[in-house]
Amino acid sequence: MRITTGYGDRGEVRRPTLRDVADRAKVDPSLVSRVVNLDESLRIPESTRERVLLAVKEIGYRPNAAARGLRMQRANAIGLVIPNLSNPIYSEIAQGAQSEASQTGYSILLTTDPSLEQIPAARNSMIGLLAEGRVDGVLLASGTSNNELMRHLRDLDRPVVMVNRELPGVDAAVTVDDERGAFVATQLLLGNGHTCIGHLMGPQGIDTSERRAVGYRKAMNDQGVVAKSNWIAHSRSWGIGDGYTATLDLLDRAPELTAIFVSNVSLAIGLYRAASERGYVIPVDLSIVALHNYEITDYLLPPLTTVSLPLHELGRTAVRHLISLFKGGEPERLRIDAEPHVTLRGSVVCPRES
Amino acid sequence: MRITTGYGDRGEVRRPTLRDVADRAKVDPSLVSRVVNLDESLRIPESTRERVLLAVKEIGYRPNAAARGLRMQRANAIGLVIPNLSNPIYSEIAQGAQSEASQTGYSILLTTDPSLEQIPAARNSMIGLLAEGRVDGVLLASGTSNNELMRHLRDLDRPVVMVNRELPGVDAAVTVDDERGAFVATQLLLGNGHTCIGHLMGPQGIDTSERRAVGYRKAMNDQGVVAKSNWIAHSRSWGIGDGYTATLDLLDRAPELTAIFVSNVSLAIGLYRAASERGYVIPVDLSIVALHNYEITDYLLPPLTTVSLPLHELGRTAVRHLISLFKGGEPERLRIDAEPHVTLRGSVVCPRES
DNA sequence: TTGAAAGCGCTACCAA
DNA sequence: TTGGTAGCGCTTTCAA
Repeated sequence: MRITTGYGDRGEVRRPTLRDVADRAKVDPSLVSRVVNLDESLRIPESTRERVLLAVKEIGYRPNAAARGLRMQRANAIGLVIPNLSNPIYSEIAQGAQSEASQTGYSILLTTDPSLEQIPAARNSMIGLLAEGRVDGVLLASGTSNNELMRHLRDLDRPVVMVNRELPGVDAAVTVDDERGAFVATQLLLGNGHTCIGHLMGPQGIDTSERRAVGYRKAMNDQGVVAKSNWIAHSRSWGIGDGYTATLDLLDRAPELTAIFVSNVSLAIGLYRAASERGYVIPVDLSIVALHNYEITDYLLPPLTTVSLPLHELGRTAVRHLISLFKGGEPERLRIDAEPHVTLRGSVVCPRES
Repeated sequence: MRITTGYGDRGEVRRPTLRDVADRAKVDPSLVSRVVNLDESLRIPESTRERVLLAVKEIGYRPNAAARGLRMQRANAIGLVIPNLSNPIYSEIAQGAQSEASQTGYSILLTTDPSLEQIPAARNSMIGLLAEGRVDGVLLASGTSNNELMRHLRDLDRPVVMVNRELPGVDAAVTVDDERGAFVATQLLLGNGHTCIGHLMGPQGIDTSERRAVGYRKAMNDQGVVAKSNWIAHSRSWGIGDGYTATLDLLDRAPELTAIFVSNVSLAIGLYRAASERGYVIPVDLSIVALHNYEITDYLLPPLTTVSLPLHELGRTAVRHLISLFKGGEPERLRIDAEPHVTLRGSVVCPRES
């Protein structure tokens, strides 16, 4: 059912308000407000409540976010900043966040973080949404450090939760156990008899990269294998091309490697090409394991063995923590402790006898 | 500079309001409003204007979206619905939309369209944002038809622009010239001497798929080549796995093919594996061209030749059209007519003499 | 030219 | 228990 304003041109419609519901149910607007907001302390005859809810349904009433936000001084919305749309891991995090948020009555507003490429656009993204009060707080899943963004966030003084990323100025963070994932991945290679295992790291100075490197080293040490420094290479960023470049460098510096643990799937895709150009055949000459798992891994030649982490749960927990901050809770650093999941595919074999 | 409420716990801050700016600049709030909104009909001494703008800057004032939205009965925000985060083409569309929107003072709110997987979540995404008035209209770039979503959109009676997709009930749409792209791609194969050229289509019933198929047929006809019906296969959806399955089927039905034009890159990735499993070597036995272009195409073995379309401009134009609808403009079907861009890589060679 | 004031839709307080 | 009402921050009309 629609309520048309008499003077609206082109059949324009006015969205139904609390008043419209109240009129229809023959009650006071404030009563309707309390019914739709499930006010516990409201004791009214069941019949009245039903009448109100019926009117809400018939009329198609949805509370106006602007009015509610103005009154309550909060938007009931959460911003989620991801670096780009091309990385499937953010899809999984975002879905986790979405499902938790919708259970709690919050909307998720997604923005990418283009600030690296174009500073002016950055202001129009999450900073703008925060400054205008469109979101109450922010989940920062952006993988690259970005001082300007951080400074703005600080100035705005709204709750921020880092998602799988720890940063000096922010006390609230949720992470998966990257170190454990890297440990398991490296162990897998060790278990196949490899000892000359390299590590293609993510960018230097990113804590995610570092945590994974720690897991790699720990697994090596546990087996009494010393990881030489030339067995490790940083990529410039997380892209495919960065993996390609870093791998060329790594293979030239460490021709003795028989296996490589790669910090993520995109880097591994670049690695595949670099290895092939250097004459390595995967997995015969070089076994590969990478972190995270998505569809394309099945379609690489050979299919890529992966170790994946609970990203859906990461998104859920991040939302929960942010909401607890809204309610005055203390910022914490939380870790999701689910065991990483290993998917064996064709990219790992035992080293050749030499 | 921050304004702290005396009684706020934990150093809570209140966001500055118009009033705060007015007090500081010693003018009336309404004057401030007119200054920040660039009211043309406002004739005041330059010094006053500067005083106001200075106060705005010093105090860090940003207008409150809720108050403004409530007053103006619009959110100054646009919803963009994309099917998922794993497809880079949406990244390009979204960036185009972002840059146009920020120039016009609109925010872009991005949501994925999970309705295919989980109907209940759909309500909490774009439909919810529209119903609550958080966005004034919607850009629908979702590739799959979704009747429930469309029905809701109709009921809410808010402007909707389809992005590279045409649907019976929606009059406003912006598309790129998929047909032309497909034509150019097919021509490229014909120009290399191929005649037995197959087409791996996208899902049946999706207009984007169909438009590309038209371009394919037209290019074939122009050369007097008759495309046999067994040279064409539909994929189930747009994913890598769908390309794999459809290709197996296609190659079994049409072993005479020496080239294939593929409807998008994901399908082509699946095709690469299927072809290899059937013993085809790309490009020697089979030349491949796909639509769209992104980083991974450079890293496939062999690198994939692509034809790409102006997606950035698509996003920009879609935003422009939606805003014109807000202002009472008539819905149109627009086509972006820029010439497709060909990137030659290793996946195309001349057919072998047989 | 400038300022005062009404009111957008909602919630929550307070009075009855 | 229920209903009236003030006011969130902003824009815009209207009066001075």
